Amino acid sequence: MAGVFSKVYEIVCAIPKGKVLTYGLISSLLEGKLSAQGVGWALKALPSGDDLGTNDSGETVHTYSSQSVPWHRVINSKGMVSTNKRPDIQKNLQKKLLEAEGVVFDSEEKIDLNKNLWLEAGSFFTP
DNA sequence: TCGTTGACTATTT
DNA sequence: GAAATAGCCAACG
Repeated sequence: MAGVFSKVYEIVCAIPKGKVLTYGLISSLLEGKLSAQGVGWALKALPSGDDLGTNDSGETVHTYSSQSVPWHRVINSKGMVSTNKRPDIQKNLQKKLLEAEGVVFDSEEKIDLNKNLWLEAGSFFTP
């Protein structure tokens, strides 16, 4: 199992409602364990959503999915949703989910990082 | 095993 | 300021 991936999911799951994190920030929280590109990979590797439960060995495992992981709260450094380059994902979905949590988009569909960035992430994940 | 690719970022033109 | 370049790391063929 990809431990670093689970770490990414752990962080993403801990993002409070109405807050967002950037790939680079998550990479910083991992302290070199994974690069920003690796964070993107971790989110890309998320199952569609119904892959919860057990593995082949029959043991219950924490399988993260797009339902249990708020992937929509992860954006790039420019404050824009990164689903533009992924046609298989509806970009309106991410915007809709974020707006439902109180995240404000500007006219260019960008997020105000100064207001919505999760600033407490560093202190929360630093032992 | 090697080479390519990507939901990225930071630096340089 | 926008566009190209380099560094990054895990998955896939």
